[in-house]
Parts: sequence; C-alpha cells; structure tokens
Amino acid sequence: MTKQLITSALPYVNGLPHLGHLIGCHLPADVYARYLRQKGEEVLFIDGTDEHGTPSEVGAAKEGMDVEAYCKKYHDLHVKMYEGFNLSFDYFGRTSSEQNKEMTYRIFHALDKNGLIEERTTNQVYSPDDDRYLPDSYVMGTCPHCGYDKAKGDQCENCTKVLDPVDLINPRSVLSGSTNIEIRPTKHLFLQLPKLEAELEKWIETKKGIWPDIAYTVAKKWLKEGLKERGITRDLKWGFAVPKEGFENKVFYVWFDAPIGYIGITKQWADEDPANRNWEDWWLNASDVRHTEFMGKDNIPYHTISFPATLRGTGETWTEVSFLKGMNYLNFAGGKFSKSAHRGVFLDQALEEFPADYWRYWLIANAPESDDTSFSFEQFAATINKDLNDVLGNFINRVLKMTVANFGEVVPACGEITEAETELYALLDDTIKTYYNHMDGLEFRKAMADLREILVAGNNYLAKTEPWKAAKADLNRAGTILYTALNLIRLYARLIAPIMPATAERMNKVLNIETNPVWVPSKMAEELKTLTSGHHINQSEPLFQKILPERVEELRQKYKETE
RNA sequence: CGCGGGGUAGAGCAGUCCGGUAGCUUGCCAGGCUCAUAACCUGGAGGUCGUGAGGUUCAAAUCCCACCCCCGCAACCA
Repeated sequence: MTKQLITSALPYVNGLPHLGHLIGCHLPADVYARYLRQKGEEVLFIDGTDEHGTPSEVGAAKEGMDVEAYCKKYHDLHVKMYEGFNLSFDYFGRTSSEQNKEMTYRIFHALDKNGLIEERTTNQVYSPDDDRYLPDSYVMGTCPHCGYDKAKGDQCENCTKVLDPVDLINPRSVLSGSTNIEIRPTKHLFLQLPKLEAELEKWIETKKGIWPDIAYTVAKKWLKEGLKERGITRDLKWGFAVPKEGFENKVFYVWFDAPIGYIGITKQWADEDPANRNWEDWWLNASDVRHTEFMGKDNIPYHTISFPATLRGTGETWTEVSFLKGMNYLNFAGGKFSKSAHRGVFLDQALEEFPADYWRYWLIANAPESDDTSFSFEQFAATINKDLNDVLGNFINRVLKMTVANFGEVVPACGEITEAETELYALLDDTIKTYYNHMDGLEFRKAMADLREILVAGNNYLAKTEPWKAAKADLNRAGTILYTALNLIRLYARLIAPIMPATAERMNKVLNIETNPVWVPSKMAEELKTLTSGHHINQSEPLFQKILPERVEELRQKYKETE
C-alpha cells in the first residue's frame, strides 16, 4: 500500500509566524494529513524550522544572544504555537540538527563526486563595520536608473529594475548604515543546474495537468529561461561548515540545506525509535511513497527545480515530490501581513482571541488557492457566526434539546423510514462523494463548500420533518427523526474531524462515542443507523459562541485593520 | 514589449481548458416555522463578467487582438 509522506515548507525560525504562514502551508498540510489518516492510510507528516542564514545571525545579534540559543528560543515558540493550532506533525524538527548535517554532507559529497559542483570566484559586498559579508538585499543606496535613494542591492523597489549592488550610488549597509563598503572577491561552490536541465524538463513535463497550474507554470518558466548554475555556499558563520579544502570558513547556503531538512528531520524522527522507524523507507529507493508538498507560491522554484536537481544529481533514487500544492498569499485587510512590521494577526494572538478551530475553519474555507485572499475580522465573524454557530452549532443544540425533552439522554428507537429519510440519504451520498473527490484533489475551498451543503442538509431535514410537531402527534415518528438527526451529528463529527479536530472531539463526547477512529463513510442508509437506540448520550452547552459586532470593532482597532 | 497568477451582484468566490438562458456563500428585502444560540426553512431584488460602440461566430465571462489595474516572481532575503 502506498505510504503518504506529507511535508510543509519549513518556516524560517526568525520571528513569529502569522495567519498567512499558517494557511500558506502548515494548515492545509495538517488537514490533508488528518484526512488521510482517517481513511486509514499510513502517513508521515514532517515539518520543522529552517534556521541557517543571515537573518538568524542578525536577529541573534539584535537580541544580544548567541545564534544557537536564539534559534532554540524561536524554534520552541514555533512549536508552542503549532501545538496550539493542533497541527499533527509526526515530527517537527530543525534544519540545524546533526541528522540534517549528516544528510547535507552525504548529498553534497555525492554531487561533488558526480562532477556537479564547481568553484567560482565572485565579488561580494563586505562591510568591515558589520564584520560580515552582506547579501545583495542588505545593501541600500541610490538607484542609478531612477535616483530612488532607498534602492536595494538586488532590485530597486521604485523602478523595479534588477540591480547589482555595485551599481548603487552611495551604497550603505542596511544593518548598520555604514557607508564603509568594500567589494571583495570570494570563492564559492556552484551547483551545475544546466547539466541536469534536460532531465528535469522531462520530469516536469510529466506533471502537466496533474500539479496545480501555478506549480507547473513556475517550473516551466525557469526551464524555459534556461537554468543557471547556483551558488550553494556563503560567507557566514551560522550554518554547516563546507567539508571541502579551501572552504573551511564558509557554510552551505540556507536554501541548499533547508529542503534537505525534510530528510534530515525524518531521520530525527527515526532516531527516536530506531527499532521501528527507518528514514530510508520514506526517502531512498522508496517506490511506494507518495510525497505531497505544501508551500507558499514563493517557494515553488526551489521545490520544483533546485531541490529535485539536488536529489537527482546524487545519482541515487530519492523520493521526489509527487504532488505539489502551491498556495497564494493571505493578505491582511487590503494590505499585507508583515513579520518585520509586526502587522497582522500572529499565531499567539490569534489563539488568545478565539479557539483554534474557529481559525482553522475560516482559513481552510477561504484558503488562497487560486488567488491572493484578504483576511478581515468582519468576514471572519460572519463566517464563524453563520457556518459554525447557526448552521452546525444550532443544529446540534436543537436536536439534543428535543431528544432530551422527549426521550431523555438516550438515542430513541428507529421506526419506519420514510421518503424524507431516503431523500436525505441520496443527497448526502452524492454530496459526500463530491466532498471526497475535492479533498483527494486538495481543492480545499470546494471541499468546504460541499461540507457546508452537508451541514445545511441537517437543518433542511428538520424543517421538512418537523419533529416538534411529531412529538405531539406521533412520538414514534419523532423518535425516528431524532434518531436520524443524532446519527447525522455523528456523521458531522467524523467529517469535520480533519478540519476542526477539537470540535469533533467535543461532539464525540456528547454522543458518547470513540474519537478519531479510522473511518470511511458507507452508504447513508447504513451510516445513519450506526448509533443504535438506547445508546446513552450527554447534554451539552452550545459548541460555539457568536462574535458580536462590538467585538469585531474592538478587534479591528486592536489589530489596526484598515479599510 | 521580462515571466506567471488575478480582475464576475455591496463583500467573498465558482464558472473560462471544451463558446449555448451568469451560478454559490454572505449581506439586504419579504414570507414560513416556533424545536433551537433572534437561530432554522423558502422566495425575491441586486451583475454592461477590468476596458475597447475591437475581432471571430448564428451565439463570447469563455476563443483572438490591444490596453489598464492588483499580486507574486525575476536565481545572494528566506
């Protein structure tokens, strides 16, 4: 049976993640992982913090910390927040781990042996006052084309022209503002992507019509322009030292060892239980593995070109991406979420305001799949109030209240099945099939629309059968309706579990049934007869609370939502 | 002329590949119901489908051309 490897783009450790990061990859990956586990598939869901590179060094210096302690601090904060959102990683590791170092070296040596690594001397900006080489975007100056005085070394934001740092007039360090800037020649190692181009092209071509358009087209675009050799080392201290003579003072570029981190982190996972886990089962000559990757659109080139090239260049058979889910961006009320400006809603704040499931539901239902999407508290409140409170929460509440009032805390007997029930069965059989198709295709918004239709069907059923009237005229009939409705609640708890695990658990407690079992719905004519009459159920407070207009206004002010 | 994605009721989206009465959710209005969290169910109004008195066609949101706007990318931020 196929094993399901799921990876979510590794979040950069520097700073704290916001809602955009959550929906950009981690949350859809989690929903998919939970969905597959529920279907009984063998799943390994891997993620972790990406830790090397200039921003970590600079961030640590800013906080007056040792870079390793700094990374550990932020790694732990990431873990805490993802736990708060119930992300079900099998392992959440770190790219700075020993295991990843081992993996990085192994892959590097193989590439080197195959003649795919070449040495080049490049001119790099060095800032004596910062005591470091500066990446292009850490150099600022006046644009030679338009005169904009805050142009960055890689590109002028004003006239959008691509620049080289040496083009800048009056260059200065973004970090210290120092104008004491030198250009120093420095040796680096380059991965020879052009040698792998033909092979990659052939491979990408097989993904046409299978991967989402955005993933395929981005990959094609890079190939069309022709691949260029790519530097995989940097003049930094924080990173894996390059194991090659003459490069002792350099480290691997973060984008070289970060994707290898998927493998390194899998080894971290395996090392915790070596008797039962083996990383190679998932990554090396593992023909029975289907690998699904989740990431923001900015990550696509690395996951379609440089990382696959890195793996192929070793000459070994590594697990490649089978399906790539690229997401667009979630914006904040017309603007953007920003880590540096701390604009938007960050994950720790989000959890202080509302339960994780509120966010999970809204984000998945509004996932930026085909285009960038905006978050606003007003939209958020409207969706939560309608879908969760009114449609789902109220349905559960009215069914429970009616049951307890007429039959006590037990599932009533099921009498004769009428047309109302068979119609309900038919509708649900149909919609659930569509729902599963959309989930299998990782089309989350569409799946959520199906789910909503399924939830509405419950209220519709009650409107048609009017159990409150039947309770006065024909108690047997009322019992049959509530029996069916209670079974609907069970069905709902199962269906929403991948999206709202905590809510599903609460529903299961009310129904006094097992939580998170392996489950695939059978035909409704059987599925809606699973809870049998006489089964004890519990009473419950409403599952959700409405977000009132005053609260929305308060949140808008607090988070400085514009527009 | 760098590349890609997007522009469809007030808001959020589907439909575009493969042309055939423009659809869904929310919001608004009306009715029904009264078990339930002022909730639920039904019906209605609301759109020159970015622009072009463009092209092809019996027929264009859909195909072709030109232009405008938004977003992302452009290989040393990650």
